[in-house]
Amino acid sequence: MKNSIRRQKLLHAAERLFLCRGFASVSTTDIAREAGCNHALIHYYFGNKEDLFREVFLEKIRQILTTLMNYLEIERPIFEQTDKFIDAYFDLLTANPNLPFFIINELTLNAERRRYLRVNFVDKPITREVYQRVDMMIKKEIEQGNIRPIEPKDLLLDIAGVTVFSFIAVPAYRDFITDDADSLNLFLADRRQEAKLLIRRGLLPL
Amino acid sequence: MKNSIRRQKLLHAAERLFLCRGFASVSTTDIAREAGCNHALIHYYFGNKEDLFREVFLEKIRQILTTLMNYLEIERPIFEQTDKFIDAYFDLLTANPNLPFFIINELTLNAERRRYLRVNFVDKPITREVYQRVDMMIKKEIEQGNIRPIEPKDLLLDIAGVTVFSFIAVPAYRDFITDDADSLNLFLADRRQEAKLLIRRGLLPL
DNA sequence: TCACTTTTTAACAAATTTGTTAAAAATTTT
DNA sequence: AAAATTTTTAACAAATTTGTTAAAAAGTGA
Repeated sequence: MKNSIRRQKLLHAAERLFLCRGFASVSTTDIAREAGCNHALIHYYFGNKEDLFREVFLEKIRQILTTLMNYLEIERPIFEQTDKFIDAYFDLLTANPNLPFFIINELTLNAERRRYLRVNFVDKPITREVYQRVDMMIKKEIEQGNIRPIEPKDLLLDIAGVTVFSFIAVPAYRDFITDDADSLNLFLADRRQEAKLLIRRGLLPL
Repeated sequence: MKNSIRRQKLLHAAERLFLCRGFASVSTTDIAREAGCNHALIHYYFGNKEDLFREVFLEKIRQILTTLMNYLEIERPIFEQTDKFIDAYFDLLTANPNLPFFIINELTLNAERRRYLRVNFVDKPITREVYQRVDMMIKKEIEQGNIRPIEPKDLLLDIAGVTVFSFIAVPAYRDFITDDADSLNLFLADRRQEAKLLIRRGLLPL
């Protein structure tokens, strides 16, 4: 039952729709239609809409963290690392442009509920792993005076901020340009370069 | 009628609720209850839920842009400017922590509808004004070799990214710490410093 | 005060949403 | 093939949501 093909179809449909429109704007009937079945099946397989959403959400987060973590190889020089990490972010977001919306939505809307249920949206072991890798990566670079002192959380948030925000800004950017894909791709390619440059220079010691 | 006290109450109630929960999760009945009246009044004053939302949204955006623009005085030295601008962002977001959620939500969900209706969410004159001020601000600094070449849009997005993302990360950060206000304030104060530093150094010429 | 206008509500309608249930259909086991 | 089990659906129910409308209530000017 856990591996049922219909169950998988429902998960995919749900992921697609939740990512586009968010939890509240997608009905179980929508999802069932997309998966080609009756909406009662959602309750059969997942109990209710919320539990289905939770499953989709946690899996997506896990996916992201795993993908990003694979880009962190401790041995390489720091600026090669930050560049690669920014590339990883940009590629991930190019493939899933609505990810920021999806995550921020859940983070904001269900913050209290999650806290009450003691369900953390993040997979702590993976997050800790990411954190520790970054910590090891920058520690020696700081000691050697290659970069200024900085905490892992700040480096991670700085990189996430400049990259994610480039994608968040896309709809606003569209208001200003004639709407063609080329110009958008150019914009994102520019932003990618700028992000790398900003982080590289922003880390330099004085 | 445009200045009716009830109309104002409805606008405030709508703003409060939409900011907390987003368009889809707030019903007209919720808003009316919050404003202490019958939900038919919403249709009387605003036509429908969407038009009410649009009014709330546009006003909020206008507010933000105006606030931020007041921080841009062309004559002051560039790094004083960036610091002040980051402060402005942090203060704004401290007062309205759900603003990123609110705006990203609308940007993402209604992108197509807005485009179709040719309703831009941004007030173009104000945005252009901001853009031009920044342009003037950095142009001479670049010529004088005080900062590296950078486009206004990149500077604006870099600053917005590192600041806004600090607030977006708050709910996730909460999952890791014992939940007390002091530690959160400390986190945000740290992020404010880090943002200023990153932008300062990230702009330096090599 | 009285006619007139504006504001507000109660009652209703249509559509949608989540969830249940009993039974049909399909699949597996014996 | 018959029995047992699993998967799927149709039909239904309760709650909610947006919006309409007719009339009540409040306010205004003559």
